[in-house]
Amino acid sequence: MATTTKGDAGAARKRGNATGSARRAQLLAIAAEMFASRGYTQTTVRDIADEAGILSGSLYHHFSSKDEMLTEILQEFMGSLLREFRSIAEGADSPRTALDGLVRSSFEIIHRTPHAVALYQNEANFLGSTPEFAFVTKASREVERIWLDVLRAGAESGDFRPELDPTTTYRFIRDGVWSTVRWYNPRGRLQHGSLADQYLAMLDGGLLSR
Amino acid sequence: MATTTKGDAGAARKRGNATGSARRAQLLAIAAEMFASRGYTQTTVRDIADEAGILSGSLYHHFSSKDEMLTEILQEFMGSLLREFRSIAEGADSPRTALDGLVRSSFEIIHRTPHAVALYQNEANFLGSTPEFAFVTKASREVERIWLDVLRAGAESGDFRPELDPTTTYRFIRDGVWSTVRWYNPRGRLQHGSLADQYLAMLDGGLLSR
DNA sequence: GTCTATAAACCGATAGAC
DNA sequence: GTCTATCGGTTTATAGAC
Repeated sequence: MATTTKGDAGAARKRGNATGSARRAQLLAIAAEMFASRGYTQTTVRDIADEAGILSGSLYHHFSSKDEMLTEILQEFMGSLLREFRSIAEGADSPRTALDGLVRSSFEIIHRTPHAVALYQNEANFLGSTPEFAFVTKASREVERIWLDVLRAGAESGDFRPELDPTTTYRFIRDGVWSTVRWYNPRGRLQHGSLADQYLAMLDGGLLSR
Repeated sequence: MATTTKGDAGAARKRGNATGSARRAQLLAIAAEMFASRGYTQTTVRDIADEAGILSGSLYHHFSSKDEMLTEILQEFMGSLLREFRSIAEGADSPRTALDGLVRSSFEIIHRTPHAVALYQNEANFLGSTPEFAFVTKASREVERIWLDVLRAGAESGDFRPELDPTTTYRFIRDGVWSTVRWYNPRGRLQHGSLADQYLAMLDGGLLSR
């Protein structure tokens, strides 16, 4: 791995990067993958630079700090998450179809961007205790509001069983769905659509025969 | 390891200290709390020593390494987890009461030992990639076997809906239940018994009105 | 945009006095 | 059982050459 460091620069040029941010995006993708798989603090800037085929000091031409990389990854993720959830909640014609859409969309997002989801899921400790990442907590609260509105409307309309507390229900679904990122395999036998089907079958009808 | 009833007739000790010294157990409790709240790698040996009111070097009189502290915490936790789950699965008179008992026991364990559970939950990345902690993965597989046997027996007996895949069902319940450690408050309004009631109501009957 | 070289701080761990 | 003192290694980040 520590051999020809100059050859890699040519390989990167081959992809025709017109803008300077193409390289930046590529480095962020590498960082996201390593942050997700081995944890943020366990990943060193040297690790990222090695994987990119450059030296650690060169990373600071693109980013001012390691924290900035994490910030950028999470900002993009939280932004697209909010946009997608808002559009689903607004476009649904009933609480039940809204919840169905939110759950399916979640599994799709896990399929599309597993690294960002894993980061968001695994580094909750770190993110919650660092003021720089307050925007994550804020976006999370906004997501919660969207889901809670759907669950409350469904309890009101009679779609959902009214004896179930919306907040607890939300947490149960949220934790169960997002946790799948830890074992879901994007190239495995069970694809995200089928996984969503199974989770919705359990959620809708429960476990017990009747 | 936990309860050697061997006759240490020392009259000075009021509370049951296990095989190790009381000081050792106290230091482990401090370490567990900090490992859980800010993460294993983010917690330095100096942090632990500070909290205990000693200097970092003094910790090495009790433990040979930082890893050893984590190992000991997790070994005790995984051992008691396995014993409890085994006894519940063996003592139940039907798959449905077995699953009920397993879920209720899980919430009780989260209530009793939240730090160890959080550690087990949050450091999965680190634990899975370090050979020293292979015993955790091994115990997890044994836990999975216990739950899967219950779920398969229930699908067979007709207690549970046969169209639900036991493995996916197990993961859904496991992730949903253990994740509550991240927001459950042992001194909050919602106690573990009521929380178990709500989760079981959702699990048993599902979300939809009928 | 990357490399060379290195600063400054921090971390886990050790040796020996008391 | 704790403290003093410190070692060797690692980490993030910087300055300047090319």
